[in-house]
Amino acid sequence: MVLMVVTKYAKKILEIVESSRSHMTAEQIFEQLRITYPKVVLATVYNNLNRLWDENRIRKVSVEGMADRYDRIVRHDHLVCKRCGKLLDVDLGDLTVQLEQKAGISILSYDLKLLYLCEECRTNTKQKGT
Amino acid sequence: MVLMVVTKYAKKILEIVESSRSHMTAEQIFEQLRITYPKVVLATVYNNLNRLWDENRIRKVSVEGMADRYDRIVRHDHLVCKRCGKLLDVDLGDLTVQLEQKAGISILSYDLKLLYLCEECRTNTKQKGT
DNA sequence: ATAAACATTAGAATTATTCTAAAAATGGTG
DNA sequence: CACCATTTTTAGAATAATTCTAATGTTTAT
Repeated sequence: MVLMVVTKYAKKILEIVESSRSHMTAEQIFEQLRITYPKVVLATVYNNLNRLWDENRIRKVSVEGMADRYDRIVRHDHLVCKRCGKLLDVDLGDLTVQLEQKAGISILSYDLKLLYLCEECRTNTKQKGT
Repeated sequence: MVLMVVTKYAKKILEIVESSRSHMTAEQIFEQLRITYPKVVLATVYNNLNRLWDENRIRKVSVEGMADRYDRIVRHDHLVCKRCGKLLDVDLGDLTVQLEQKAGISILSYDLKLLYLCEECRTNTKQKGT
C-alpha cells in the first residue's frame, strides 16, 4: 500500500492538477485530459480525483455554492472573493502546530480561507452578481 | 439600506439558524420552517439564506462534496472529519488581526477548518488509505 | 390609489456528482 | 502462457443541490 497512482489517467490527472496554478474544476480537468486521451469520460475524472484526494495527493477546495476545485498539495492558503468566488493563492505559513495546540487535537491538515472583496467587485457594483 | 430582514420568512429563518447548533442544510431549515409556515417553498428558503448570507447575518459553511450548511455568525471554527464530513465546533480564538497582518490585506472574515479523522472513522475501517 | 419595488411561488432547468452494471485492462500464479 | 481475481473504465441513468423564470402577491412611497 505504498505505491499509488498507477493508471495512466490518474497519473495524467495528477500532472494536470500539479502543473496548474488555477484551481481547476473537475470539468476543466476533464477538458484538459481529453487533449491527451480523447476517449476518457467524466466519471473517470471524478473517480480519480476522489482517489487522489483520499490518498492525500491533491487538495480539494470548496467555495460555497460552487463546484469543488482541485489544487496541488503544496501548502498555501486561499483568498476568496466573497462576491464572485474568485480564488487566489496566499501563503500565511504553516500554522499546524499552533492550531493543534489551540485545538488540543492532532489534525491531518487544515483549510484556511480569507474572505474579502476583490478589486473588481469592490469598484463595480454594490449589489450582488459576479 | 440599514434595516434588513423584514419579512416573516427571513426573520424566522434567521431565528432557526441562530438557535441551532447543528449546521443545518437548506433542506433541514426548510423542514423546520414548514412547522411554522406550512405553505413556504424551498426556493424561498434559498432566497432568504442567500440574502442573509450577503448581509453577513449568517455564515455558510461548505464541506467538499456536501450540501452547504448554514451557521450562526458568532465566531468559531470547525473540525471536519475528512472521511465522513462530520462537523464540530471548536474555537481557536480570533485570528483576524494576525491573518490580516500576514496577508497584508484587509479581510471581511475568514474560514478555518481543521481536517481530522473522527473516532468512528478512525476505528471503523482502514481501507482507503490513512 | 397608483406605480414602483420587492418577495413569494411553482415548477422547470441546470449543475455537480455519484451510482450501477457491464466491459476492459492488469496482475499474479501455477 | 492461461486463468482467475482485482481494479479501472465506461456509458448512461439517477440523485441532489441550487438557481432560474415568469406569474402573482405584498408593501411602500408618492
